[in-house]
Amino acid sequence: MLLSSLSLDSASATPVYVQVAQGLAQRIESGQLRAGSALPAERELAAALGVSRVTVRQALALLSQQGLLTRRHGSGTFVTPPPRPGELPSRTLGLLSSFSEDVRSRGQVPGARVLGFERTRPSAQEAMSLALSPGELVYRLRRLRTADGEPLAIEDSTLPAALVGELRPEEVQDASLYALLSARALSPARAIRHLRALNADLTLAPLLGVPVGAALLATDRVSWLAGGRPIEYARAHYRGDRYDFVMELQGGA
Amino acid sequence: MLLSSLSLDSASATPVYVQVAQGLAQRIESGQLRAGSALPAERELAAALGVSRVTVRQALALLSQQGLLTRRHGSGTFVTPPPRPGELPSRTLGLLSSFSEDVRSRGQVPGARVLGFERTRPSAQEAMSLALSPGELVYRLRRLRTADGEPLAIEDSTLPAALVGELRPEEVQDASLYALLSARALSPARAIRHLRALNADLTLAPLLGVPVGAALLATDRVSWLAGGRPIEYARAHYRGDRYDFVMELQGGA
DNA sequence: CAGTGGTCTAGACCACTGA
DNA sequence: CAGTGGTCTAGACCACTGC
Repeated sequence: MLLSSLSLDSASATPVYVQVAQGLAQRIESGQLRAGSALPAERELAAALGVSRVTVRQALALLSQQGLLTRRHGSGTFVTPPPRPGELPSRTLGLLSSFSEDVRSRGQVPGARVLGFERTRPSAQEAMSLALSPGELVYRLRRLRTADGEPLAIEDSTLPAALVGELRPEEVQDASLYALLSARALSPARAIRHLRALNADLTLAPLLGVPVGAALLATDRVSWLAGGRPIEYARAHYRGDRYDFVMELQGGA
Repeated sequence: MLLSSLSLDSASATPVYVQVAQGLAQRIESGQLRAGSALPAERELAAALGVSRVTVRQALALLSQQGLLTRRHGSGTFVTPPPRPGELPSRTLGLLSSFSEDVRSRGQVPGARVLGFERTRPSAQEAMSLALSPGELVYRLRRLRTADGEPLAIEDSTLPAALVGELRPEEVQDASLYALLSARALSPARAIRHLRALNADLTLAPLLGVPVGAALLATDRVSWLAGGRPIEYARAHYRGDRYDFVMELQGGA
C-alpha cells in the first residue's frame, strides 16, 4: 500500500505524529493522494504504520487544522478539494460596497439570516467607534451572511438609534442594510476598515460551519456620513477558506 | 478551589472537553482567571474535575488554539496576556508602502533575515502573475520580517531577472527591496493586493514562532511599473495576533 | 448493520523549566 | 531535582453515515 512506505523513526526528535502528518502532507501535495479522495480508515492507518490510533488521530487533526484534510463523521477522511475556488472579475476597488454587492460581484447570490436584533445601550467599543454620548441607544444586528446559500460570514452591525430612527425587526430580515440606510438618505460616504486574522472560537465556529480554530478573516469597519457623523460600526468574521479581500494601491513614493 | 466548581455532565450532548473549555473560557473572560496567571497543572485539573488527563489536554488545546491560553513546556499553562497590542496613528491609506515603511509608521523598528535567495525559473503561479514569457528567469527571495526584533511575517518576493538586472545576495540582506528598486528607477506605480486568512502549516509555524494552526493573514500582491510591466509578485504571511491591515473606502453608491 | 470518525479512560515515559 | 507539559499506548464505547 502506498501509505505504508511512510518510514517512521520513533527515536527522532520530531514526534511521530508530526512525521506522519508530514508524510501525508507530502503525498497530498505531490498528487499521490488526489483531491477529494478518501484516506484509509484511522484504524487501518494505525495498523499499517505501527502506531496507536491516537497518534494517527493527532496527525490527522494537524492536517485538518491546516485545511488539507476534511473529516466527515461516519463517512471518512478526505483530501480537501482544490485550493481556492475562483478569483473573479476585478471589482470596484477602494469603493464602499455592501456585503450583498460584494458577493454579487463575485457571481454568487447573497443571503442573510438574522441571528439577533436589539435596541440597547452600546458597549464601550461601540460607543467609542460611533462617538456616542453616554446614554444614547444603538441598534445591534447580528446576521449570518451567505453566498449561494453557504455560510460565509457573521456580521455584527451597530447603528446609532437616534440617527436611523425607528427600525423594525421585519425591515432588517432580508434587505441589505445599506439599501435600508440609503432609503433614509443615510448613505455612508467614507469608511475605514481594519482587517486581521484570528482563529474561530467556540461561538463562531458552529455558526459558520467550520472547526474550532479555523482561520477567519476579521474586519472592523466604521462608516461616516458625508457630514462626518458615524453611521455604522460593523464587525464581520469571514470564513478564511471562502473569502478574500482585494485592494488596489497607488504608488506614493 | 475556583475551578472544581465547574459542573460537568457526561451525559450531555456536548462533549466533556468542550464543557471544560467553555467553563475555563468563561472564567477567563469574566476575569476570574487573570491575564498572565497560571492555570492549575493538567493532572491537578483532571483530578479536580474527575476526568482523564487526556480530556483536560483536549480542552486546553482547544483554548490554546483560540489563543486564549499559552502553554509553556516545563513551566505551565497561562492565560494569554491582553487582547491586541495597540492600534496606531492612522497611516497613509491606499498608498503603496513597503513593509519597512509600514512597520515604522506603527512606531516599531523593521528588520529582515534572508531565508533564501535564488535566481531560477518561475513557478506557474509566478509566471502568470508577472506575465513572463517561458524561459525568463526570476529572482526569488524569502525573508523573515520582524518588528522590534519579533517575527511578524514571512515574505516571498519574486522579481523578473531581466527587468531588475544583476542582483547580488549582499544587496538584499538588510535594505528594503523597494529602496533597492527605487535606486534603479523601478518604483512600482500601482499594485493589487489580495488578503485572506489561513492556518499556519508545518513550514510557516516554526518560522513565525506560532503553533501550527494559528491564524495567519496572507497577502498576494502584484506590483506594476508606470508603464504597466509587472515588477514584483510578493506573497506574505503575517502573524494574525500581531498585525492588522487598514484600508480606507470611499462612498460610491 | 457494518464501517467510520468522535470521545474517553488509565497509565507510562520523555523533555523541558526553574529553584 | 521536583514539577510541568509533550508524547504515546491499548482498549473501550458512542454517534453518525450510507448501503
